[in-house]
Amino acid sequence: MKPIPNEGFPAEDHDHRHCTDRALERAAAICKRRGARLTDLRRRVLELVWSGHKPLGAYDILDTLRRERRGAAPPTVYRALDFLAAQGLVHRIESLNCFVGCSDPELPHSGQFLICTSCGSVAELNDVRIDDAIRDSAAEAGFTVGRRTIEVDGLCPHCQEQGRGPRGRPPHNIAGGTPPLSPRGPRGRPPHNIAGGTPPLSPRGDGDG
Amino acid sequence: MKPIPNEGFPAEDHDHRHCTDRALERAAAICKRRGARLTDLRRRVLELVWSGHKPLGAYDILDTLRRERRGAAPPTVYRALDFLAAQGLVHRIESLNCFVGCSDPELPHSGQFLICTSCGSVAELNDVRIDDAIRDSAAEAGFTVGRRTIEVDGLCPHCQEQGRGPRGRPPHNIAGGTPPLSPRGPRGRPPHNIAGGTPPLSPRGDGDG
DNA sequence: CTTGATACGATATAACATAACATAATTGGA
DNA sequence: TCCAATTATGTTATGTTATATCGTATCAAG
Ligand SMILES: [Zn+2]
Ligand SMILES: [Zn+2]
Ligand SMILES: [Zn+2]
Ligand SMILES: [Zn+2]
Repeated sequence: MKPIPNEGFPAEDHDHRHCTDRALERAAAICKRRGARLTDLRRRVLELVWSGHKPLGAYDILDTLRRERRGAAPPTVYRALDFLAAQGLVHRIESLNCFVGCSDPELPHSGQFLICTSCGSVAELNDVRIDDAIRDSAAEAGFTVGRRTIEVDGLCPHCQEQGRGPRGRPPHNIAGGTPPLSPRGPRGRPPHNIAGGTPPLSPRGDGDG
Repeated sequence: MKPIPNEGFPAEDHDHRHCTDRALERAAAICKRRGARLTDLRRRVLELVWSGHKPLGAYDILDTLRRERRGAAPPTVYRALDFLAAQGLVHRIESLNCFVGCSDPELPHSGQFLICTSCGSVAELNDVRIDDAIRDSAAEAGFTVGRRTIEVDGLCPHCQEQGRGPRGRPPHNIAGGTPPLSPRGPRGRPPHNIAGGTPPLSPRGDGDG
């Protein structure tokens, strides 16, 4: 029972109140230190974002908020999320149009996310090796790197154990053509080539799906 | 004057008709080989997506299409884009809600994109080192990788030369807190730590902004 | 020419996000 | 304490992106 899943997926039976409580405490400390105003509304929105490890849409938050405050409207939520994101307390998941709590808000960073397509839970990585690979590759194209959007779909450990497959499509599932990454291919393949020449809808990589 | 910018940003004065022509030829060949029907509509949408190296929104495409066909409507465009993406001929850029032509449609792959925040142009990387880093990092969390969304904001070589800064915000620019990647930090930093403890809105990395 | 499958037309609505301006709460100083 | 500036929130309206549904047309095969 890991209380604070800073990296990786939390155990299914973990005590999630610890996650929420700690997130709120850290947020309060961070805002106080910076002179930023963590108002009741913003605090409540952060708490809702932290109601699980699955990302929440702005309108999901709004639905709850409407039951608690008269006059809650889309700007209410978006402004709060704006503040929280500016403080590094939440991240937006672009591929889902959703928001998750940041697992390490003390450090400024773009997020790197693992998104389980079976249970919907999300883990944050922030692995410097990924940033390094991106920076190096971008540098070869003469590109100076700013914000990174790194969102990886797949299966979390729990869902793999239970042999669960993907449940429901991601939004705007325009695109069938992406093969999964194989566990480890032989080094020295030509750059750019990821898998064989199989047609897009086949789930086959070069050894594992 | 590189005719086919398979990787990196094309020269500003390149003959873009070559890009478009080649994309359409390859698309025709691919679809023919697969028995997929590249209809006039789909071909035209692909051509519009390839009207530049900047991503195009579905409703941008629709605007043009409406002038050419009676009865064009959102589903017209989305269905065509759906088909093109399933065939690997276009990619969706999640962080922009836009679409770009794929620079290498013969190979199934998730895209990796460099997005210039100054001129708006996009280059596709597909660097196996990035996929490797992601797979390795994900494996440590017990995660099996499927589709990757890799979108990197920054400045392309042309805009760096001209000292242009970012022009306009990306959509839903919720988030101020992402520091740029420095050109190369010392190896051996603790995992997860990307930059110092500076507050989110500061543009400072550890050596370069 | 029929049949089954695929593609497209047409209408409606869902889902996500922001603009603009009014009012309220907070803060810091007179 | 009171005022003025600033920041936060309320309120209404609208913009933008994406999908559902159902009918019609086109196509390929037998
Ligand atoms: Zn938890
Ligand atoms: Zn984070
Ligand atoms: Zn071109
Ligand atoms: Zn591509």
